[in-house]
Amino acid sequence: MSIASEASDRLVRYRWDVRGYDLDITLACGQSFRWRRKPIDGQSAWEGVVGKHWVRLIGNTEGIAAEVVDESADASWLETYLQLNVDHEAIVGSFPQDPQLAEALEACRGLRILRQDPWECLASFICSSTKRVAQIESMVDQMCRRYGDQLKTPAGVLPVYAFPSVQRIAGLSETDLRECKLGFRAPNLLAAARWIVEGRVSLEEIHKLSLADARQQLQMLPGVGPKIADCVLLFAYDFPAAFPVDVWIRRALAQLYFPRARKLNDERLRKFSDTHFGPYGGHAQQYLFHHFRTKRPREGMGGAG
DNA sequence: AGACAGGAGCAGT
DNA sequence: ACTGCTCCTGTC
Repeated sequence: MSIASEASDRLVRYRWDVRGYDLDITLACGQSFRWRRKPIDGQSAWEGVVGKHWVRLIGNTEGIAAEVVDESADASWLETYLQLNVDHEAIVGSFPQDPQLAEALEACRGLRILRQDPWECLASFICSSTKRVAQIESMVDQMCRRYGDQLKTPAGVLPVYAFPSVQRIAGLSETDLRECKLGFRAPNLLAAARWIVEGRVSLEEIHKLSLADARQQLQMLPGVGPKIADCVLLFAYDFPAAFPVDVWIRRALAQLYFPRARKLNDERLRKFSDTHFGPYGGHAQQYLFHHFRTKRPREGMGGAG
């Protein structure tokens, strides 16, 4: 449930009584690239863009408050994005009794999986290859500034821009994208956008497919392999079993679950997720990923191979 | 200042 | 099926 109240310049406020939702972890863990931390008197506040909307989010122990510029007073798009209606306890309750996962759940309490726009998510993760989160944010920001529609912001807030549509990106040149510092990712993103515009891959059809078929469809796109496909399926579609295997989760699983294994291929790790973590393996992945990546650097790195 | 970050794709085996 | 290299750019 949300409570909306309208202020002067169409600044609409919402509030949700949701407990145990940590915006700091959720918005900064590398699943989304459009949020900036803007602390307001000690509270955790974030400004970002969701679809065609500038959004400010403020989180505290009472719940989440949102400010948007909108005349419709309908916030279902934001509730979907934040996944406020998912039964998070049921997801956590579906996990196996497992000390390694329990430690990650404890350390990353309040981490949630968002539901993003498929095109923006796909394009962002095509850009993610061999990049840190801050650099991906920079590339995405430059594309939005140059090629995205300007959005309404409240008085005193600098202009923000929507993520450019797939048609807009498809109409650019490789040089345009290289100017956004995409590097070797530029031709991949351009080709992927053109394939989608031509209908060779349909982002609208993905949700109707099985996980295996959805993976196969996305991996047809240039620059999309197993890891990026699973990121998109987990963060933008309803495939909570999608399990992105990147270098961090590879290290985490190797150390925590296969300390004696000589070789581990990614396919084996995805199968392990299915049998061990179950239908919400992707959620378990985010906890393990974030915990392993943010804990004391010495531990878990290097050492025994 | 040169290694590093770290996914996809491909050639070579 | 696996190994090793290349693709750009920013950071440390």
